[in-house]
Amino acid sequence: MASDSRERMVRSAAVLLREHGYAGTGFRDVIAHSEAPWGSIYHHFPGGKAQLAEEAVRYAGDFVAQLIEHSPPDDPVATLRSFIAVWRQGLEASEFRAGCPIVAVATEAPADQPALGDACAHAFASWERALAATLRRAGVTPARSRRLATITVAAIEGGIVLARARRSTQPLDDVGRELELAIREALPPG
Amino acid sequence: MASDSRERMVRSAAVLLREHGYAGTGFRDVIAHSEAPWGSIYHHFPGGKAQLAEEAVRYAGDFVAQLIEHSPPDDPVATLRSFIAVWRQGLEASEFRAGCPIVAVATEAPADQPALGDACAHAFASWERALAATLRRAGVTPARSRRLATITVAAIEGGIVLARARRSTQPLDDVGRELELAIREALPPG
DNA sequence: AGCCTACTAGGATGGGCGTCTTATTCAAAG
DNA sequence: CTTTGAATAAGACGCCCATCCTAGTAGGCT
Repeated sequence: MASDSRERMVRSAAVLLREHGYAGTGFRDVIAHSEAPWGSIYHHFPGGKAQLAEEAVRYAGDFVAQLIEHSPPDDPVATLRSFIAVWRQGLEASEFRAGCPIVAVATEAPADQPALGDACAHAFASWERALAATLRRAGVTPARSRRLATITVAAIEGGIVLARARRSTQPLDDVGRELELAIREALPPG
Repeated sequence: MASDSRERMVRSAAVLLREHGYAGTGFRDVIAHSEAPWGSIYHHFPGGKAQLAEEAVRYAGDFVAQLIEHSPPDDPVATLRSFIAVWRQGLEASEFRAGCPIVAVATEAPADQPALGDACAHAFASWERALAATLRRAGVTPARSRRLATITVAAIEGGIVLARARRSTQPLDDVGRELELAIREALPPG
């Protein structure tokens, strides 16, 4: 039977990446936070730190993708709101120290670790696909749905960065309001 | 007379922050890139690495703010386009390795260096102010101008992150297209 | 000329990091 | 009971980093 220490390490890595970034998250921190054993690091993650980060990115990416997919399937505005809400809660709960782990890895990933960047691209793409599907189901054309999904992800991720710097949710709230407007404009009348 | 090595260090730091982030940019890299003398580091920057990064953030922030302010004063769409163009050029010239130095610092800044976060917040705010002023001059209400300026900065910064991960300018292009639509919608008729 | 401040030199230092190694536990399969 | 291999233990190793240090140089001011 597989022990759960491996999964705890991945989860802890995701949590710590949010606050301290890729370079700022050491194995020692992950071990301390997950209460996992030192000796198992290279047993579970022979690829070292990059592999752990890659799995943390996948873990966080899937978590948010499922959040989007489990929203009301035909209400893009409600989906947007729950998408934003999860980030705002994370910001407030951490006093604006926790951002998005995927952004952290995407901006810090060493050039000699292309798999890390690919994992980030995949996570972002899965969110965009899920958001675009909701928009299409609500009657928005496919091309427009894709673009609206992209700006939604981009603006929210950027809004999180702004919110952390300003120590306020206002940028994220403003982003949400404008995104809502744009989505409503794109929906078919009625 | 002040040597120019100090300014070269700041400029090099800004360049290197774009590619390697805060933790990934060491003094050795800055010295090598700027061809500045080792011995002057703590003469010019007694606050150490954090001070150098802070000044690099200010330098980059002012650079972009002036770019915005020197755009056609009454054409928000043209301003948006030149704002995006500068980032897209940086992405393509670096083969998608260079992002925004301020985002790098904002996401990686250690919690015990609040001045770093403040410098980032100030830079973002200066861009938002300049963008909002252009929108107001074009007839958009003040409140809406402020929100549009915020989502513009947020979506472009997020679009840069997405573009780096995907190694394509498409996310940034899509963001620009949707922002342009939103701005046109907000402009008074005529 | 003499001085004084700004600047440069370049290595020492101490700490933190990712990584690797060897030895040990322990539960199940043969 | 024996064997096997996954999981854990604990630390050593070498690297790179920011920081600091004592000297030394250069150039404008009086």
